Amino acid sequence: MDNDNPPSESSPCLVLDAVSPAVLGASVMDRLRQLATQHASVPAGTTLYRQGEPFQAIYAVRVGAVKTVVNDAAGDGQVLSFRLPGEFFGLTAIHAGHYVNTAIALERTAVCSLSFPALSRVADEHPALRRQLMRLMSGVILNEQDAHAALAGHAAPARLAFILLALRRRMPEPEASAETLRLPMSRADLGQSVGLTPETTSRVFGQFRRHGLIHASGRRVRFLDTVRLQAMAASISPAAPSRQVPQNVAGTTSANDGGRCSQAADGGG
Amino acid sequence: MDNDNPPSESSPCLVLDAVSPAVLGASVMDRLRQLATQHASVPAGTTLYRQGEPFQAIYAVRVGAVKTVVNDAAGDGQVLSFRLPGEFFGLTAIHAGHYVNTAIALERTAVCSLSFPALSRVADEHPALRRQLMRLMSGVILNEQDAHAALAGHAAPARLAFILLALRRRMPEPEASAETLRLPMSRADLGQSVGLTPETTSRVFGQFRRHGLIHASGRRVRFLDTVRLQAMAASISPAAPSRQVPQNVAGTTSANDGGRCSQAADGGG
DNA sequence: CGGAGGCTTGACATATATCAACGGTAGTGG
DNA sequence: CCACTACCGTTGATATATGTCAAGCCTCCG
Repeated sequence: MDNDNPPSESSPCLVLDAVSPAVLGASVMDRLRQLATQHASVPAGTTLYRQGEPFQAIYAVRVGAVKTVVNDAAGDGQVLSFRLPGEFFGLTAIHAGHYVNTAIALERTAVCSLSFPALSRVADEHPALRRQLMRLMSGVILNEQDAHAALAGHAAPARLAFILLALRRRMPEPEASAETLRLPMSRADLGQSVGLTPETTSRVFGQFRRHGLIHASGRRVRFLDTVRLQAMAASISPAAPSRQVPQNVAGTTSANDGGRCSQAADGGG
Repeated sequence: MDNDNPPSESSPCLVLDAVSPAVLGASVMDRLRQLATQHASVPAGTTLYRQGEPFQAIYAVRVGAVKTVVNDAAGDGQVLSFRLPGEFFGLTAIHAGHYVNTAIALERTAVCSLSFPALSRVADEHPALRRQLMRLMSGVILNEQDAHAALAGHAAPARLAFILLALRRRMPEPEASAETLRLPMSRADLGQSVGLTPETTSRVFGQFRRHGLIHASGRRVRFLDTVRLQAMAASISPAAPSRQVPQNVAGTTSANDGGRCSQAADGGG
């Protein structure tokens, strides 16, 4: 593993700092550093692991972004999720014993891997690390659950609002702030992750623009009216309590241009 | 109240047997039995825990069935997932510290609860239990991922086929067999879990009937052409070693790798 | 026997996918 | 540095699937 250009790596695996600031002791951190393998940064499109390969390590994003996809029966890939700096992926392989999806870098990306057997041994000795791992996995389930709710219960605008807000929340600075977000993925990938075609995705972007919710040019997004966006995405229980914003459904949208902009049809019945 | 006929409760918490047949030693099993609280069976509609309540225990279904729902901003509930006998729920609360969805019994149901602090203590002493728990959680993520793929990438018939096959696979006998399945939930709930209205759900059922895929009367389903159903649901790609998975759409994935067996799952806790 | 809710079906509205074309942008190579 | 080429994003016209509204029947339960 050659070293390309370490951005700001105080720790061997930036991720570990995020996961366990002071929760884990110094000794645990040392052990983790030892078993963490830093991989050289790879260009966009690189496959990190492939569906079906034997499981041996879990991964974390250091810089860049990764998408996980499953190979549809047809051969098309269905985008499942995105992993941003500080987030783990490959966890589903724990159960299956092999990777059940394929991880692909969306841009120039550096990841680190943690040998799972080795990690388990360290965890055997450190209760705090165990707890951390369980919390981690629980959090992944939580995210998936939110996505499920967004997908199952809502129309295109709500879905897009959801994924945009989720990405902004999860993306670290400086790629994201309260007002802006730089998307690491194409419109096609973004939309497909929430079950939309590229065309629909683009059209909804246009809607958002016209309604003054965002200003988007290319992969640069500026949030102009977060409150209304959140109202559209509503239903999603944010994993972050601090982020929780009252359901102030400012939904008094101008019901005009064929647009149902505020709360869309709820699957309801 | 507890006049429920014990199906085969050799263990206080049937679930534990399923989770850990021989993997865990007898001593661990004893510890688990001690900390498991068996709850009396409750009628349909009973709320097991509510979104927002403080987290203290994870649950498992002994008999009956449970749905997890999130309260939409509007107040409507969005059905997230179903829990069948032997499956756990409430796991998402580990991360959040409080329950992030509400669990409701779909029919007369008996559950048991495991105090999470107590469980953690036992796990601290038994590596095998720890592994089992991680596998469990990984399996939950896996199930959610499958659901995500089904929801995001496919039309109504595929979604319904997916959920029907998933339920048949996960439902223990005698409620399910290779050919039959007794659904514990209404059409409305079934459909909503995969983002469909009751009307659409009903129509697709009709389609399936007309095409000779199933015979459904009320909540009783008989599978007449599992192969074609699997073909429709395809999206759930069984992990194949090579990337060239796509066989034919006829779902000849057959018995071996056709489905992921994740034993106990929770999507939403 | 009566009422309530669940299921089904029909007619209609509309959101979204599909097909198609075009313009912009960025990366590539001259 | 410029031109070229892909790809990405956008937009339009059209088809289709699914949600919505509405009504009726059946089943289960009281």
